[in-house]
Amino acid sequence: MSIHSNYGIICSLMIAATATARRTASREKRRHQLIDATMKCIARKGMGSTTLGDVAREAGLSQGIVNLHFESKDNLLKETLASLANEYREQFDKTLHRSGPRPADKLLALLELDFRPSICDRRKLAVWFAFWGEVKSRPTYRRMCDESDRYYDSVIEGLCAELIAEGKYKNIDAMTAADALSSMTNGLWQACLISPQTWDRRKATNAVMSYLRSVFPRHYKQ
Amino acid sequence: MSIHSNYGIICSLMIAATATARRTASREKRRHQLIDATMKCIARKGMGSTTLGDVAREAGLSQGIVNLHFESKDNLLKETLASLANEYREQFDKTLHRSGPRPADKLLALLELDFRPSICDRRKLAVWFAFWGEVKSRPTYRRMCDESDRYYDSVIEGLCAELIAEGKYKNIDAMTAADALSSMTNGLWQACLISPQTWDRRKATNAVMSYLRSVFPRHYKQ
DNA sequence: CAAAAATGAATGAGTATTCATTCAAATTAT
DNA sequence: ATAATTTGAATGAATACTCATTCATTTTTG
Repeated sequence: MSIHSNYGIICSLMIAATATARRTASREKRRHQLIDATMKCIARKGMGSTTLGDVAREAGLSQGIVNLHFESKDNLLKETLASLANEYREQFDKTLHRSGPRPADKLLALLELDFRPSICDRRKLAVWFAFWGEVKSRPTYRRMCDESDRYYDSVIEGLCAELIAEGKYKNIDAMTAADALSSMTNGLWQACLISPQTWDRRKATNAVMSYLRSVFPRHYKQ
Repeated sequence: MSIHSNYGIICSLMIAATATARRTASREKRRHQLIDATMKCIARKGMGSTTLGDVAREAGLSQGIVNLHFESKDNLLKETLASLANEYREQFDKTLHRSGPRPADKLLALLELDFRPSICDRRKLAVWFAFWGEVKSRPTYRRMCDESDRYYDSVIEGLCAELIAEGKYKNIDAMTAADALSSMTNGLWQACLISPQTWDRRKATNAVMSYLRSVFPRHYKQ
């Protein structure tokens, strides 16, 4: 995303400035460009009907370009999922480390992150769901998603455990609370994807907050 | 493959069932059979790689059979989603009307329904997610899912409203509670699909119950 | 110039759809 | 009842088309 908009800007600047647009880009740039095009195509046409021709056209490049940089369509898709997952993880970790210092603030920041425009965006959600829809038949996708999920769950669970200790909450254990929060996020993304007229980021945030308030009332007031 | 092996299979099924071997079945029976085969194929191979040949083979019938009964692959998929949605709705309505009489019992029954084996089954979840994964690019799928969701949400919200009135709960409104519950269910299905080793139906039910207990403590004890 | 990057036409495997034909079952006639 | 006729479900080979992949050629870079 940022990479791509930057790329576009840089390109136009170069064209304007030097009148010699680079026709060849570094390997990493091209790969990002192609992955970005792939996501756009998946969001617009669906994973099953996205062809390598579509991706190349979306990227403004030629037919054979994907095989040149990714060897196969299968590989392109795997790398696309990896890129999507990486991007989320970077934001997650950045949020985790920059927020705080209290666990209540960290937890809140992480949950709010999930409904920030850069993440809770229908185009991007469509891509996530496209991959989740293939999870049963593609063990690799499942493994990749599972691995990330476990990491996030463990962080959330740790934060919940701290809140429970701090607030001396009874009747709730950290794992259950973390499970509920993580699954609520996923379910709310689904709602944003399927019912955009009924759901928006604010409403989704509300639903999560209501859970936080009722389970950790001493940390999240009102 | 040949007429004879198909004939043999169908014969034995029919003989067992009706004692009258038939090579031809009623239109509705065949359609159901084909939809069932479609779901099996989607769960096993994914939506994108499921071919009409796969479906026909899975059903033990011949190549052209799907177009004969459904005109097109597109139509077969739409009808498959419709069938899946219908099946859920029937169970939902049955549960709604048979449980009770108190709203707390009805709500609990509806939430437990979502994690009963017949519904929270990885094969079936895979099919749901396959369709959700195409929602952005297929307006029809989106509309179908959206329509159902609204109905379920409205029922759940009604029940929450009754609980809130009965229990004089403050700090929670029916819509927020219903939103949280519905989205949690969807998120938990995702967890069951992606992390079957970590998640099972019992754990998922737990997560939902924890929310119920913390939001409606006077109705769901302990 | 050599190496790397990119092109885009050609290939061929695969697949949705069509349709002439077969055949079991139901209907009608004898 | 038996035979003749009609029906329409089912088949599966043939068709037309799409698309991933390859590669000879061209363009760009250093």
